Amino acid sequence: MYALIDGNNFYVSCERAFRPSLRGLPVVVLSNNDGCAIARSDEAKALGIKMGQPYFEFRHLEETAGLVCLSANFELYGELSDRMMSLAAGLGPLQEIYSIDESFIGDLGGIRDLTDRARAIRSRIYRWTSLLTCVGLAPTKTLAKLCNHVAKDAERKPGSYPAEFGQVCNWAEMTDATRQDILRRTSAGDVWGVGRRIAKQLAEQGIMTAWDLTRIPAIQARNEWSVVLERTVRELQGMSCISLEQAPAPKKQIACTRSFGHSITTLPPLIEAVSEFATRAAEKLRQGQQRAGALQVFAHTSPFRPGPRFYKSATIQLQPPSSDTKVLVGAAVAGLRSIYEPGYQLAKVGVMLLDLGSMAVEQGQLLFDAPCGTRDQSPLMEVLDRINGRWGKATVHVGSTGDAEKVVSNWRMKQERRTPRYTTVLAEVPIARA
DNA sequence: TCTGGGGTCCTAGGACCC
DNA sequence: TCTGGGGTCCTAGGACCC
Repeated sequence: MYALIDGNNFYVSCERAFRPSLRGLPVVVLSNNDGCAIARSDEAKALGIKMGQPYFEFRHLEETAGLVCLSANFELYGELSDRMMSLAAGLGPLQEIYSIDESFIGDLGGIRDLTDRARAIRSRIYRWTSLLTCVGLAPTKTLAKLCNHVAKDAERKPGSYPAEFGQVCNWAEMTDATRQDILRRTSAGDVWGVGRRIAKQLAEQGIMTAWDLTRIPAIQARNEWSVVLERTVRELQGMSCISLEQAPAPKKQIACTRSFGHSITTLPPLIEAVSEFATRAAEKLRQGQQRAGALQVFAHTSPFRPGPRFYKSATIQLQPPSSDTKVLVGAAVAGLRSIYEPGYQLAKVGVMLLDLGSMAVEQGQLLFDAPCGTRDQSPLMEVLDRINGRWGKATVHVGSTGDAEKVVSNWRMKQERRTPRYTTVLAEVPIARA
């Protein structure tokens, strides 16, 4: 048996935990640059605001409907998530943290009064964090997700599902007739693993509900769609195909990307952005004790606006693999210079680290294989991580251009935006090396 | 005027090899 | 000029998730 414990309208709930006056009001949390909605309270959903909808399309509701729009505060959400996860872990022996607001609990087979326990955990989470959650219990992860969906809708959309399944929904306690009823009430597109495209293709063949989906032979699901859909079908039929992942798998890639508030046409601000992203990606890399074998940098124009399109990327091999901020920033800037062309209204740039390998293995190899002088300067990076961990992001950072004047002007631009306690240029990056 | 960010997995097709 | 079959590896793109 699996449980899926999931926070309701998570980011909004986090904001409300610290500002109880927001309860009962329509609230939306906005993405970076206040671009679009990434979380909505039930009241905001009732106003018709869609997930991912651009802010400018519903901003008028602030005046006409008392809508409250907040800029995202991911640090706050991360901390509340940690607390919620450690409380959720009390439900059973194994936990997989699936996303910032969801965790699967596994190996629940031997636990008596599971539904009652789930209710108790729910109320404990609420008492200690002010976060509302719903729990789905079932023999497969896909069914646990489905039961979680039922638990949410039964409560907030009266009539959608039987009210008894509100908040906590346990598949094991249902009769076959009830299970069939639940599956028939659930549209195929609401099943975990079925997105918009596949849902449309299924509908063209008359497969509209989760129940219809369970009726497809698994082989047909594989032949006409993919092994992914086959797995989903089997899981809906009660056969567990997706196992619990307790230890997070080592990352395969790390990305840092951002849209600009206003489009950019010149090189210097792009260099600054890309340097910042490479720096942050490098920090994530070192946190996971990894090195990157390649770095990709991209820049593109907005897909929503007319005008000439630009969508280019460059991949730079890192030989030897590295987790050194100076090396990664150098590679990112060199890559950016190689693709940059003036005359485009660029909306977004990003840095991705690829071919990640574990530090331990790499170091083992390096000890024997690497010529002298090719090892990371990890002591320097360690100091940098510690200082920034203690005093805040980018207290000390790497200068990103070879031109000292530009370093100074970048520094001045930063000064205007915020006041760092110390800013130290650790090194100028020799671009040629990257 | 204004449209998120960060991931994973699968598949098809091309290049290359024997 | 004509011409096989099978395998691997890599990459780009599509689809999905939150």
